[in-house]
Amino acid sequence: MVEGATQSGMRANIKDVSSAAGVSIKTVSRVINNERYVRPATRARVEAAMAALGFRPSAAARALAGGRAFQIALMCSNPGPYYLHGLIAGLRGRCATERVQLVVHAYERDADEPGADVRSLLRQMNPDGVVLTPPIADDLAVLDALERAGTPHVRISPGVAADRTPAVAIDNEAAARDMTQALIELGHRRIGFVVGHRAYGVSSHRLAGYLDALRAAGIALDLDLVQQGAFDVPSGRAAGERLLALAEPPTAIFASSDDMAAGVLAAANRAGVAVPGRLSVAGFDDTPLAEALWPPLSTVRQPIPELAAQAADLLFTHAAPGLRIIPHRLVMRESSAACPAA
Amino acid sequence: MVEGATQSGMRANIKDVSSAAGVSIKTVSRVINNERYVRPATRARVEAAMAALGFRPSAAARALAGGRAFQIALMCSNPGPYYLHGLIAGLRGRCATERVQLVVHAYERDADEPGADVRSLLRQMNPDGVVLTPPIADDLAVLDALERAGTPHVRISPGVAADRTPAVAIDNEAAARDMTQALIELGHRRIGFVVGHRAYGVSSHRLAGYLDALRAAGIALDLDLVQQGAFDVPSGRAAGERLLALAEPPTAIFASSDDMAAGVLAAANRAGVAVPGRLSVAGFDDTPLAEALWPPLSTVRQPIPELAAQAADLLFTHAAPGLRIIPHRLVMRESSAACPAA
DNA sequence: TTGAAAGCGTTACCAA
DNA sequence: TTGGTAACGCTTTCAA
Repeated sequence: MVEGATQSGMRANIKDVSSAAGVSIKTVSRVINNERYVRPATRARVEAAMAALGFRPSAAARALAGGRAFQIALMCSNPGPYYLHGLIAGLRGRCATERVQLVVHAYERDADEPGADVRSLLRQMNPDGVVLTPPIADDLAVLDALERAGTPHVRISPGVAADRTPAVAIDNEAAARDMTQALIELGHRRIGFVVGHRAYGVSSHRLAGYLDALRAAGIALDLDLVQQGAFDVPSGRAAGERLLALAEPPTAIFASSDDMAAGVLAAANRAGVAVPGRLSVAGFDDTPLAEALWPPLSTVRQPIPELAAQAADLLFTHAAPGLRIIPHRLVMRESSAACPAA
Repeated sequence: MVEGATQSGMRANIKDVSSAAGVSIKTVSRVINNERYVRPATRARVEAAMAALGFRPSAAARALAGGRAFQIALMCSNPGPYYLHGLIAGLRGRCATERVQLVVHAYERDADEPGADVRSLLRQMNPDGVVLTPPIADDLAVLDALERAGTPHVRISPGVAADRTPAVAIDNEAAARDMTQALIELGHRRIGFVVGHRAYGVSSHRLAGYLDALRAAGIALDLDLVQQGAFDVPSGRAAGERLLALAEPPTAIFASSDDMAAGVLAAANRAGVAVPGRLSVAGFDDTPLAEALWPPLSTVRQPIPELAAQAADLLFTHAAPGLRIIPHRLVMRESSAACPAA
């Protein structure tokens, strides 16, 4: 029994299958990869042998020989729960049909040079595709490396050079403008704004939309009403506390992410400010939070799973560069409908 | 220039490095793997060559030759946002220090045989370790396969055979008992319970804790108060609606996950039932929801990131089988403190 | 439609 | 402390 390892313990390999089926290993390979030019009868015989031996081709060997990793990488940094979940949910369907695994690489956003870490990973694993989220989506060195390596890549919510690669996003500026305008139409004049993390392009896009809507409505800008956040609950809470402590506090606060909006609600709760009643709160993102919260939160709905699914599609179809805009929509709720200032 | 590919485009390989450094490839391999028996001077020379060439060892080749994949797999099914996020957050630190990537495999819980999918993946990628979450954590066929392959694996919240592998969990039964008892001490007598997804062992553990506390308090069991859920918001909402529609509705509802609790809140909101006031709501899990929700939700705090971090530790230290209990704690809030029935 | 043999880029065994 | 050289399990090129 020098032959293969048809016995119990060891994994069967392609050679075991080939001898069991009485064909060459190349033919087995053809069956594995669903190539043409295999007689149905031969194919059936090979498949039977594979099943009998419980054979699964080694991903490592295929990767080495074939140059395909059978994996794509999702690069993200400190993602919030709903964001991360939405991304993975949006990607997994396509990954399954393409028979590719998903490697989630959470790089350290505040590292010296986050791009270096990501580039290093890319050279080692040489993935079949990469999905980039902010802020690494805007790292030119990473994009260069990907291009040189010929690795397909897609960016979600790019902040710069949107035409350089395939990309998907909502129109963040328009979305923030819409929400701000909706709050204004409800009668609000003093609207606080919580800015997202500095490293993200979308943060300034959203701020721009807010400023734009104020300007259009002829409302003078009060910079005290604009507070820095970092896309997470604690920073939103801190920003909310600063806003509520103002001599003339806002009647509405628009936090440019739902996590920050949740923080604002917590701050209001803590300060004994009634929501709704004395304060309206609006957020930004696609989370069940808005659904679950009571009082409800108005929110800009950004369908992350759809963005991710579209990104997967662009990746596997080797789509042309260019930004695809996914529609957003406003979800206005009672908290804003009952304007404290009105 | 037959030699290697020191030129621009192509990736440098171990051979390029060895000739650049004037050593054998085996020595380069030693440096890569941080083995002993390399003179510091030699090591330095090799490292310089690697840096100059921008060399990164191919993960595929290392995997094939070395039998290590440099990846671990996280197996989970339809995880909620906070759960998924907590798992990944808890695992990533250790993955980074161990220089291992994380493959997230979301299998289909309701597939014909979810275990088959998972087993197939395992044979193909042959990971260095596997973290299993319910319900696949209780799939004996998967555990057998893992054992045969000699792949280290850790289970989170196992439902059966807890001593068979290294595992981590909170004491779900005790936790549910504690929460139920706390509600009883607040004066509640009619306490609704929303059961988790059927396929999860923890669902029955939590139900057992609830029943236990009722029995200890001498409260007769009313099965109308026990409603099936599925660990998500919609099912919680539906269960909440059924409970609130009872002729004699409960004064408190303990949903055995926070997502379901959020659904209960939504149901109460919809039905015009004041929380707190006419209803207290308690949940189960570690989410900022409890923090953000207003009215606040009492909750059993299950620190998922800590469970995951502990799991990673067990994985990489090849720990002995056995269940490690992580302490839970109750977070009681106003909604329960103000007992409607009192 | 099938097969033989040459890689792919490492690690591992055994010598030196 | 170092270096040959055979695996590792597959894909691919070229013949047949």
